[in-house]
Parts: sequence; structure tokens; C-alpha cells
Amino acid sequence: MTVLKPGKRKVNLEDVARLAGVSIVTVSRSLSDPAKVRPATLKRVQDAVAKLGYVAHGAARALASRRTRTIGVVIPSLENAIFANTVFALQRTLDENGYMLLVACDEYDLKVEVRLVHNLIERGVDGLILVGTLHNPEIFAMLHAFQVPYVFTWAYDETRRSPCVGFNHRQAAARAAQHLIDLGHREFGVISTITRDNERARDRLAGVLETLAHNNIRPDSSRIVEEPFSYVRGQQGFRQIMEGPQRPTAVVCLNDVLAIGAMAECRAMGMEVPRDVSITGCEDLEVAAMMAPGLTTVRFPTFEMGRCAGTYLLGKLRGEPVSEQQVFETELIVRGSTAPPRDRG
Amino acid sequence: MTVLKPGKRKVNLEDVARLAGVSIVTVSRSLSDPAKVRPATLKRVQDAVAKLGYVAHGAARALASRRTRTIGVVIPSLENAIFANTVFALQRTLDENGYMLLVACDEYDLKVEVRLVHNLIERGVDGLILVGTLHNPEIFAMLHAFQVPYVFTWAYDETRRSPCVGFNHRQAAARAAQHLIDLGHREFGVISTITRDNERARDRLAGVLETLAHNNIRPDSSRIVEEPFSYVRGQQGFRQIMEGPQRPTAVVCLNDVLAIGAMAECRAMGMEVPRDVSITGCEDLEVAAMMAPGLTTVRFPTFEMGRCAGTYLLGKLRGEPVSEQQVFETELIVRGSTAPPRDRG
DNA sequence: TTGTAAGCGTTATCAC
DNA sequence: GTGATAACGCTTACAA
Repeated sequence: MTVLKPGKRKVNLEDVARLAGVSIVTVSRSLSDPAKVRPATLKRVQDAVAKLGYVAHGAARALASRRTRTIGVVIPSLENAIFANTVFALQRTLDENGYMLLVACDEYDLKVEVRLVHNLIERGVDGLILVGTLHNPEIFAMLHAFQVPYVFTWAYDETRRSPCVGFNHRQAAARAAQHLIDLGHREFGVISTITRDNERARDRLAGVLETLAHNNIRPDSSRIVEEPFSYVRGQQGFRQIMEGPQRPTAVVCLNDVLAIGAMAECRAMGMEVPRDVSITGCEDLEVAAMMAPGLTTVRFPTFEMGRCAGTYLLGKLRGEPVSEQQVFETELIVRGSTAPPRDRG
Repeated sequence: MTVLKPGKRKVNLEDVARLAGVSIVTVSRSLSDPAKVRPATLKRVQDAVAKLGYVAHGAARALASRRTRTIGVVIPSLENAIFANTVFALQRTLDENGYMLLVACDEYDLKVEVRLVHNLIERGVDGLILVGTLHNPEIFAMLHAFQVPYVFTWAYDETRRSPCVGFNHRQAAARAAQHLIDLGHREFGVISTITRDNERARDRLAGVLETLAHNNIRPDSSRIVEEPFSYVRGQQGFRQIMEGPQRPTAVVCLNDVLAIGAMAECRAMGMEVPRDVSITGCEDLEVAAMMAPGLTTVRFPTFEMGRCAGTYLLGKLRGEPVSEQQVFETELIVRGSTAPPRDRG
């Protein structure tokens, strides 16, 4: 049971240099800053590189240059399409600039996140992308100690303490609620994600409840449920709310997966959206638009945000001036929301 | 515009060694192989590490040890949930074993994949995970030259030339088609993904057409459409097929996104699944089950496959004997498929 | 434009 | 069980 371990690199700068008839340094320069070498020399080097199939040794390069050309990102989960999308946008942006992306998932556990950030710093990431502003102090300590530039995504920090890019979840959710109120709804149900350790969920819930309270609507606590992120839990939450003494005319779901689950259950219970009940879901999974006619949603431009996060770090690493905060506008997408039924509203 | 570049690591092995009153080597050992150091010494070292907030320098470690504890994966896209899922499973498996994951997307471009694999090897990945068996020869050359262990996912290689783990797409698609034939359908439509550079799409399409041919069913080419991966294209494909001279009674969609689009269009056209037409989609997005009653699907256990790919590489790196090929069984999930209408079947 | 020399921080090898 | 020493492959002053 011998551990498979590669020997030393078969072809290194020295080999290329020898074949090209130049010194090691010239080869190094030809690769990192071709403009600084005479065209004829450059050609010889490039030919040698091609002939030998030389590939730079990243570790050695990183050790000498103190840069890995690698960025790290920690997200809660890749099962959630909005984070997969964020990573996708990020990867593309970084790739366009010669950077690669280390991806880690903390599965919504702030303690795990500490370990992941540690591992990422150990790998020498040039920059770090995290989700939200809620993090273990140890993380801030490491980030500071190792001078790793970072940016929070899916975050909106009014205090401007950290660089972040994201959305105003509170406002987005408030708008959704206001839309329903404007339609005449007074009886609300709310299906939220688990708010513990999740500021996005907290902000959204606060946005809805505040708006309702502003209009003197205070839904009974039995009508406000917190469910884990899954279609099935969306179904359960909807059923639970609808089995209460009086059915609400509108249900706000704090993400689209819960919303889709709620819609499925709604249909299973013989009701229709939005005729019998108005359902609103935050986020806008493409599939929601496709399969859920009548569902009002709030779209978050996640891809643009991902790009922005990548651009921020790249600019920072280049020493360029970059804006430390960016908020993307969300969009309320209405697909036939109606007023509550006359006999109940 | 000075480029932001960190100076040398503020705290290194030497600092830890000094504080602990031991040599550098002992510290190194305490970190990599604690069992080989006396408990009392170990404790002193660990205390020093904690006090100084020491984090190992991965590049230096990699240069000396020839291992980065990093694995690379190239997938077509993260927009496709099945690949996001694969990556998720992979990441979790690797994390459990102290490895991290570099993720890159080639967006279904085999030429881009070459560049990404190059970059990954440059970063010194200890192993590589690719999707499918169809790759540019340059990739195989590099893999071989640098002795990088690799495994193909979403792949089924009957010739057993490369380590791979995946599904028998041909068989899975054939089963779906056979199921419909058994129900009495004779008039078929097929909505496929673009088969160019995509062997999974090719295999699935072949599986369907072969099975139909076996039963003397040869759908007109106007009923076989190839559409890019998106809900909207699924809609378009369905409409195109249904606008032909004679409507088929069954439509097989070669992935679930196209299937969901097809269902939406079906509904928009005033038809019902499966009463008016039977739609079958390969893959089984959770949302399909939720929003598409009547849709028959084929489930591919993607998470299990992802874990398997990670386990394979880890075993290989440890020099353990590992099985070079693994095929996961797919599952036909029937949700109310019916026979074709009497007056048409 | 090109080359020389000095690290970068760690692990492997071999002594003790 | 612990320590001295030599790599590991590259970049960055600085010199020519």
C-alpha cells in the first residue's frame, strides 16, 4: 500500500532554458512579462516550452511571488440554485482574468465556515468571498492577520464596515408585502426559512412583518412558520397555515423553493393561485416562472452580483480604486396577482 | 496604483519553533504526524501555534512535499443543477478528508476545457475530475505527462480504458422509451439537448431511437428536435413537434429542464399530461416531481456518484486498491403515465 | 535586453 | 524522539 506520490517535475524552467539557450530568468520573464524580452528570444523560449510541454509549477511560483492566482469562496450550499449561480458568475469572471476558484460549502454552519476559511488561507488564496456579513470573529481575525482582501456577497451592510455586494432583502420583502396590501389583502401567512444564523432570512422576515405592522396587520404567530430550505417543507408550511382557524388570503414565502412547495400544496388542496390565495415568493428561480402561473416573485440579479464580487477582488489585487459597496436593485415580478375574494377580504 | 501584494508570512515555522523551544522540524512533524512526537513536546508546539495564530504556508508545503491536498474538477456549467449537485457531493467528500476543490466550468467547450485542465495542473492539483469521456487528446497527454490521477464522471466507458463513474444513459433512455411503448404508444416526439460534443445527450438519444426502431417505430425527423439547455427551448421544441401534421401521443425529453419547459407549453396549449400526451423526462429535478404531476422521469443518483468520484481519487492517492469503474443504476419514476387515447393510438 | 544571486517556508533524509 | 541540512522550482532585486 504505497502512497502514490509524484517525483520531481520532469521538466522545469532549467530544462526550457537549456533548450532555448538562455538563462532561467529569461524563461521566467518570457512567461510572466513577454514584453520585456526580445521577440527573437521570446520565440525560442516559447518553442522550447511547447516542445517540452512545460507547465509552470504553481507552488514554486507562489512561494517566490507570494501570489497563487487563486480566489476562495465559501457558500452555504450548492444545492441552492442562487448560490450555484453566484459561484458560476464568479468562476467565469475570475477565469477571464487568469484566476481560479476554490469552492467550499459550510452548509449553513458558522463553525464549519471558520475551518474552511482557515483551509483556504492555508492554500494561500489571494482573496476571499463569503456570503453575508454574519461571521465568526475568528474569521475576521484571520482575514486581518493574513491581509487577505475579501468581499461579502448577498450582503447589505448599512454601516459600511466591510466591503460588500448584495441586495436590500428587507426592502425587497417589504415591497412584496406592500404589493399585496395594495391589492387589498389583510389576512397574511408567512413561510420563512430558518432565521437562525441567516441574516438574509431575518432581513426578509423583518421586511414583511414591519410592512404589515405599518398597516396595522399583525398576523397570529400560528401563521408565521419557519421551515428548512426544501420543497417539501414549503408544502408542510402552507398546509399548516391553511389548517388554522381562518385561512389567509395571501401567503408570502421568503424564498422560491418554499414558494414552489407552497404552490404545489395549494394545488393539492384544491385551491388555485391567485384566485383563492395569492402567493408571493422571494427570489426568482426560472422554473417558478415556468411552472407557477400566478406566482408573484422578487427577482434578485444574482449573476450580476457574482460578477461584481469577482471584479471587486480583482481590482483590489491590482491596486485599483474600487467601490467598497454595491447594492443591486431587486425587481418585483407580478404574474396576475389579484385582490382577495370579496366575501373574505 | 501600486499592486497590493502581501509581504512575507508574519509567522512561520521558525517563530513557532522558537516559542515552543524546539526545532523547526519538530514543529513540522507535530503538525503533519503528531503521533511521532512526544506528548509533552506536542503540547508545547500546539500552544505556540495557537498563541501565534500560525497557519501553514500551503505553497511552501506543496513545493517540499509535492502535494497540494487540492483536487480539481471541470464541469460544463453550474447552471445545470445536476452538475452543481455533483460538485456539492464532491466538495463534501473531499472536505471530510482534508482536501479542497478547485472548480472550473468549460461551458460545453472542449477547447476551453484544455485551458482549464492546464491551469489546474499548473495549480498542482493532486487529482482531477472531468465530466464524460470525450476530451481533447491534449488533456490525456497532460494527465499522463504529469501523472495526475483522474476520473471521469457522468461517464460509462464500456471499453474500460479510463477510470470512470456514471450511468448507462443509453439504457436509461431506452427504458423510458420502452415504458411508453409498453403503454401502447406508437407516435413519438423526442426533444434532445444539442448532441454535438455531448456524449450523454448522444447516448440518450441513441437509446430512445434504438428502442423505437426495435419496435418498428421510426419517428419522422420533424418530430426529433435538438434544443439548447433551457426551459424556453423545451417549450419551443414541444410546440414545434405539436405543430406538425400529426401530433404524437408521447414525447420523450432528454433532460428534465427541457421536460419542464415542454410541460409548461403543453399546459399553455390547453393539453394535459398525461391525459392528452405522455411526457417523459430524463433526470429528476426535485421540482419536476413537485410541479409536474403526471410527468414520468428517470432519476440519476448524482450525489452518490459525486461521492464515489471523490472516494476513488482519495483512495488512489493513498495507494489503496480501488475499483476503476462504477455504474450507478438509474430509476424510472412513474407518476400516472397512461396509454394513448383510443381514438388516436 | 539578459544574467547572477538570494531567498520564499516547508518537508525528506539522514544522523544522533 | 529530535535536530541539522539539503532540496523543492520559481521570482525578484540588482548587476552587467
